[in-house]
Amino acid sequence: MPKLIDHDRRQHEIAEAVWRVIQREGIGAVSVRDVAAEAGISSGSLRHVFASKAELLAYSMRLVATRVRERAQTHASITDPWQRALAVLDEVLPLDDRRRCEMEVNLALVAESPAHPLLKEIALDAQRQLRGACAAILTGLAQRGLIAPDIDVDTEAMRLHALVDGAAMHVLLGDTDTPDTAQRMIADHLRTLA
Amino acid sequence: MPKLIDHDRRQHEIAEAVWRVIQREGIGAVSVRDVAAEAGISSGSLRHVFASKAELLAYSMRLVATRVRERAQTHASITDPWQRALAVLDEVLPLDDRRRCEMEVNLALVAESPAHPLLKEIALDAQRQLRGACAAILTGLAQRGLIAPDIDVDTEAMRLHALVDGAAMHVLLGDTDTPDTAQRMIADHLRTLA
DNA sequence: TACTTGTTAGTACGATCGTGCTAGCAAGCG
DNA sequence: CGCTTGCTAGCACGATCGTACTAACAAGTA
Repeated sequence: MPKLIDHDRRQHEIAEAVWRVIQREGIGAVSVRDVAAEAGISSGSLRHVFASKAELLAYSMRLVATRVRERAQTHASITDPWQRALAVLDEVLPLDDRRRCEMEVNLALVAESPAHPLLKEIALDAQRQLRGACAAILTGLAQRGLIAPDIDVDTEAMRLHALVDGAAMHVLLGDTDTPDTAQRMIADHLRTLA
Repeated sequence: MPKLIDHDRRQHEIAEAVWRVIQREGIGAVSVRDVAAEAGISSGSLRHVFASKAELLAYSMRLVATRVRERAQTHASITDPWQRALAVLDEVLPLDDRRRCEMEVNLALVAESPAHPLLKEIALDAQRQLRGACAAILTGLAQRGLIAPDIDVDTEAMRLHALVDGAAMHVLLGDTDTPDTAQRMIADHLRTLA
């Protein structure tokens, strides 16, 4: 048997190297060589883990969604419905370096997705999941009477979803919007539904 | 004198070729050669119009903002404040092929902007302008009493802005959100401010 | 200790990249 | 007409791209 290697861990390390290269040089400048160098391995080794660049990018994109989903699930134990809702939504806002990196990578790969059908499918999946999460949050709050119980959940989920993604993008780019103001805006929005 | 050429027109034609290449192949695959071929000229000729790829991308991005701004200004003559507000906001939603193309190109170049300081500056400019337009719309509606006059314009402009950009992105990617539903959502949102 | 086997590093290849450069073409002036 | 001048086309260059391939290596088995 050869050297024992945790394959999953290796995939994660390489994907995170992709993230850093995207952040530093932009999606257009991502090359297999750069990623391998960033991960500290040779491009030949990288190729044994990801057979093609398309696979590499797809996995990197999926890992973003996975990480966000995992963190969101850890908040399921929060008992206060308001706190739980806000905690979940905060996971898709660029409130710290880690989340900012995830959002930048996601945006870059979304922008590249028109060309790659695989990326498009992954982006669509993530979009549907976040939409579902928004709807679930609103349903939960409405059932507990914390927001108006007669709202149209689908309509309001669409609005909340657009608000969250728009705010995230503006924080990424902007000099006017900050993590704090975005976070507050989402909370205020939910309160206006009460 | 050589052949008489409308320099501005040539720049526009090339920039629109950039748009088409971005739409078709993604920002990562944009090359000077492809753009020249798409525009029907040689890469040497392109180089006399745009000295570098960075200039080419920057001009293409600025042209998106210019086109949107020009169309928005044509709506200044609409007398009904509601109709005027919605008409302006509709210009940044991907409601038809032309606007969809502009939004896709803008998103792609925004995603590439971390790498290129010039693109970042242009993206920031566009963001500030749209924010200003949102604030102006809200101020106008509030002064006429069409929405609650005691709203915090800055806060609501931030929310409207995030909503518009988020909805635009979801229509671009999504299979759930359509141009119609996005348009209706924006209109409904303004009405909830009344 | 030999063998097997999955992993690694490094190289090679054809294609394509951004960009510089040069010869030639087309149009107005003297 | 011939000259000037600005635009055009196309090639050349070095660099870098994605990918394929091969030899060396490391670790567990018999």
